[in-house]
Amino acid sequence: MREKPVQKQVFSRFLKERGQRFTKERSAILEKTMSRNGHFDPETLYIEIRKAGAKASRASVYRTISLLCECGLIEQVRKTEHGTVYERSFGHEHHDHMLCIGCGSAIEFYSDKLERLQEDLCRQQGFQGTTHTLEIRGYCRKCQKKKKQT
Amino acid sequence: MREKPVQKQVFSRFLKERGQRFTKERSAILEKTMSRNGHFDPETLYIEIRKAGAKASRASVYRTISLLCECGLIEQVRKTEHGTVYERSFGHEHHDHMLCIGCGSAIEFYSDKLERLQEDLCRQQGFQGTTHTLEIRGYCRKCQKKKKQT
DNA sequence: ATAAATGCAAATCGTTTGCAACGGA
DNA sequence: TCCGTTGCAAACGATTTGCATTTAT
Repeated sequence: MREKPVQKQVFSRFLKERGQRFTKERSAILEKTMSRNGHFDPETLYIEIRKAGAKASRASVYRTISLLCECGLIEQVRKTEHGTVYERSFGHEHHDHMLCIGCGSAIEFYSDKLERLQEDLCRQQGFQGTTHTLEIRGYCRKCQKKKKQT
Repeated sequence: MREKPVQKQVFSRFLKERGQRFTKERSAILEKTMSRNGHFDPETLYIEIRKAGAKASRASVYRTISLLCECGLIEQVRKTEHGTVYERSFGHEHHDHMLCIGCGSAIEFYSDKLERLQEDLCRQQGFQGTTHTLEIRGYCRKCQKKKKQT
């Protein structure tokens, strides 16, 4: 089963349109970015790229992340004390997060009810909502068990 | 109508318990913090304090903000590219935010329906939620009008 | 008197940028 | 060849910290 180079096409097309180049560094960064399913931050990505033997400087990682955001392949999730967290964007599906305080893992979820409720709330306040972020913090199943054992 | 020194009592009691001191710098910072109704960041607070003629260094502002968070008088709202945003905490009332992209103003709101829906969603995922943050971005009434005029 | 708090300036940390060398088109 | 891109190191902005001095208790 060969890897699908959809994102590569998207990215290189995006670059070409702006008269920019699809270099091997950008390719390597894109690849690592897309191979991750969860969330990531620039530093971690950089380290993984180095481990994988590819060459790309921190500067290029940061610069490429900006580009990937602009072309919509990844999105900024939030800023933490350790840096900015990004995630691969899956089409146009919006989703929210449950974030485990214990192990840092993230559960993605989507609720139509939630979306509609928010529209109602905006209407009530005369606010024209365009996007939102909901983050629920707490304990995932695993970490709940760990707590009980203690 | 005299100012109510409730927070001063809370803070000085908190400090005393930990063998720490209620200095004039801390008092000045607390006061400015509590006089603000909306959101604020350390730098803005620092500048306002200086304007008001009180003396307190940036370092003290940061150190005091930490203390105020620990004792629960203020809370961290979010991190932005320009710094961390805090807000005075009003008792234990939880609320969420609508944030205007146009003018930066924030609307606070609370919805019981929303709280209950989140509990449901957590239950569905086997997640034990403890806190959450919901931020809806868009345009406030004023900025909607401005957009139309253009 | 004593230990804690202050202000300053230097240090950190994540991120950005200027610039000379490099490399796709 | 002609620009865009790279890596490096220096520059940045927000926040923290070491230290000598000041101050609350």
